[in-house]
Amino acid sequence: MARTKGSSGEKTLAAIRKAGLKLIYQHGFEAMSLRDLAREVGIQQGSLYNHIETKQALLFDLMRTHLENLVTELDARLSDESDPTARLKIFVDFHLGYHMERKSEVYINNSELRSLEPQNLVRIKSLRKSYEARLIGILKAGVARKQFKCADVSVTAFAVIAMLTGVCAWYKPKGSRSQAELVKIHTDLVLTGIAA
Amino acid sequence: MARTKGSSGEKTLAAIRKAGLKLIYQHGFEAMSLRDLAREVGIQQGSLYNHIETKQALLFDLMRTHLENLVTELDARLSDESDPTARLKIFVDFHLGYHMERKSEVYINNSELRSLEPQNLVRIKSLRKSYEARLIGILKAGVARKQFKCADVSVTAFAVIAMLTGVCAWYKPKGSRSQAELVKIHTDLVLTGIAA
Amino acid sequence: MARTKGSSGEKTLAAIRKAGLKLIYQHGFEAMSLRDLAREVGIQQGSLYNHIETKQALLFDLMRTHLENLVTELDARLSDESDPTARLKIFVDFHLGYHMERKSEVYINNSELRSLEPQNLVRIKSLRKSYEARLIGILKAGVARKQFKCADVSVTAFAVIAMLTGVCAWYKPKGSRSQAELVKIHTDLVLTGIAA
Amino acid sequence: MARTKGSSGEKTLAAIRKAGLKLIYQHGFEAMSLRDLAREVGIQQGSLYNHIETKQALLFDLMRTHLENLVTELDARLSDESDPTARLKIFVDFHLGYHMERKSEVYINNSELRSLEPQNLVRIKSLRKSYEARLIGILKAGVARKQFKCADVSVTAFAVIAMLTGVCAWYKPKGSRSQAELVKIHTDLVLTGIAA
DNA sequence: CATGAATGAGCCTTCATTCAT
DNA sequence: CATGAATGAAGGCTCATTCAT
Repeated sequence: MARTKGSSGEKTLAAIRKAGLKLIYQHGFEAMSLRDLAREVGIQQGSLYNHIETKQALLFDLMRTHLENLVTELDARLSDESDPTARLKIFVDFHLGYHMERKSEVYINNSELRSLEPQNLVRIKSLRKSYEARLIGILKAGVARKQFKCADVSVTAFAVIAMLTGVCAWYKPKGSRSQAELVKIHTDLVLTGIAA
Repeated sequence: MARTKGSSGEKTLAAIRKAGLKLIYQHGFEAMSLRDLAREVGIQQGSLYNHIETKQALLFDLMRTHLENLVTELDARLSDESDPTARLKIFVDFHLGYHMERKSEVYINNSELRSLEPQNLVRIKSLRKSYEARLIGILKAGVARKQFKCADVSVTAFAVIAMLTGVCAWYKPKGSRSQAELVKIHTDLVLTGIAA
Repeated sequence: MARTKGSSGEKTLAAIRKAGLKLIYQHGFEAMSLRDLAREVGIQQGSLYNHIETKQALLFDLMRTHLENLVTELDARLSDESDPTARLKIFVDFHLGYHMERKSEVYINNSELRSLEPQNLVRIKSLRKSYEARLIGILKAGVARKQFKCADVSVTAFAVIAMLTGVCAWYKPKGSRSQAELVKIHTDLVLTGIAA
Repeated sequence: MARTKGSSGEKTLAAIRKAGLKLIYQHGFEAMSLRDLAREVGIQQGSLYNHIETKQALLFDLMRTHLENLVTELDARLSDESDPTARLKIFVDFHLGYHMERKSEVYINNSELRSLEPQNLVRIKSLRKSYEARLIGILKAGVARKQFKCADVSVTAFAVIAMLTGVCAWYKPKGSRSQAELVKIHTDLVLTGIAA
């Protein structure tokens, strides 16, 4: 009989991905050694290669998975709404919530682009673009319906994403501001900033 | 070999700092080797140590110098103005202009905090805080005079800085938007976002 | 490359220890490079670290092992005899014989104390002391039974050990004096020197 | 006018020799860096070369000077006495006293033979031999006059020197045994050991 | 004489990766 | 699948020595 689903191999891979996320977040990709990764997982260094192809492939996989999930989830949230202002609120709410709960993934996706090999970089940049395109689309629709006023929708979209993502750099679950408060503050900032 | 004709300590140190800035920006601190750095400067690897104490000390020095200059320059720009709205415009203008012309320094100061040794990290964080304090002060004064409306001046300050600094990640001197246009767009975004 | 055919951890470690003994004896610990050590063993420099923790740990291990064996062997030789004079003869015979056949170990244990890190030094000194304690015990017993006359048993013990160990500095298996002759000469010197 | 005797240059050289003695004693010749030496003397590294030729030349000079003084002083002490037993007492007394006050020199002369370049080693060994020859001569004369009984005068001479020199390894000026006591103990040990 | 900037070889150690077992 | 021993390149840093200033 063949290996069953959820076999030891799959569990090990999941453990490797989890440990990789943690260690890259803590030390950076270059500074994370596979020695450390193997120790964290509780296996020998050589055994890693039964589950990953190379260190670079692990990085790419972590980044790609995060971005794919991000786009998929966003689309699910937006699917029932067509009004630009409502869609923008959903975007801000979703972006903040999703990123605040995934600080490691976000950090890696923002800081380790430089560690990607050229062809992996191309693929990741394309995924990022498709996420940004959602926000640009929302802004364009809002401007068309005279709900928003934007000098340049692309520039504004980048500014908004930078601002929202910036929160993750300092947000702590047990800090003085709750996630809900932060969502409100930033939703206001964005909506006021581009109010028609 | 001894000192080569015309060599001089100060010139060499300046060359090391310049090359360090470039290489850390390109590859990251961990990934920059002193072999590469020496080659870029045109000296032997060991000769670096006539000018820097360690690789870590070089990183710290580059970050510290940038932050100190940043604060000094900002204070000079603000010194003649007391109106909060005018001061905020100066801040946005200065921050964008200064950062766009120093992409390497900015990138390093944002990405390589994790590469700092604990006691160096403390000192850099304190310098960053003193820069942020300028913006927080401006916002507070503006709120007091009912020029601005902010749910939380600290959170707003971080959001503004994140947004403005984000521009540096994609701005290119020869891109489709001039620096002046970007300053205008972002000044509007900020002022509208916190308009009373 | 992976493990080469027929390679085995234990064999490699033994080869490293043997080569280490030889090279430290020839050049001193500081002057022995791990490059040389690896070349002597026939592996890559980095492969050493599959078997030793650090260069320092290798030194400590070589010294500790020698001293532990020394004490164990001596105790075995002395175990059947209780008369002080007979025990002293056994000591001289054993010390000379054991040391003459292990010139490298002896040399290292005497010359490289200064290369030990503080906490390793403490442990080695304690092992040395436990060996010296055997001779001091013999002398004390002999003095108690009026077989020996010693102004100071500790000082005498150190003097005897220094004298005997000194032989190793010049003894050569094929020299003009056989090991047996040297044992006789020194046994006489010692016994006469402390005769009651 | 020319540089006067006791000029700054000579003082610096003396300081270098003194610091060299101290640092080689503390860390060993290989482990002593010229950086450390220069710092100890209070000059720059490069300036050392105005006073010494090379690191090796400094080592050789320190060893040679010590051995030459040793022989000269011993001869002075022995010059008025012709009786072998009295001469042997003088030897033991002188050897212990001179060595106890020059622990650094003694240590270096015994431990750093291996650091000498071949032709320097030859010269140092020859100086050592001429010192040992004094003791061998005394023993031979004593045997001829039936004052001593030695199976082998050379072996005995080495044993005696090893024993006496060994004291320096543990003697401390403020320890529990005074220098005078140690001289007495060892003189007795030697004289009894070879008593006719 | 002293300085300090340079050399080039060398140091111990860690790295990602491979593969016989 | 896991292990552990191996590879070869590279890492940051120190060394004794030289010589223009």
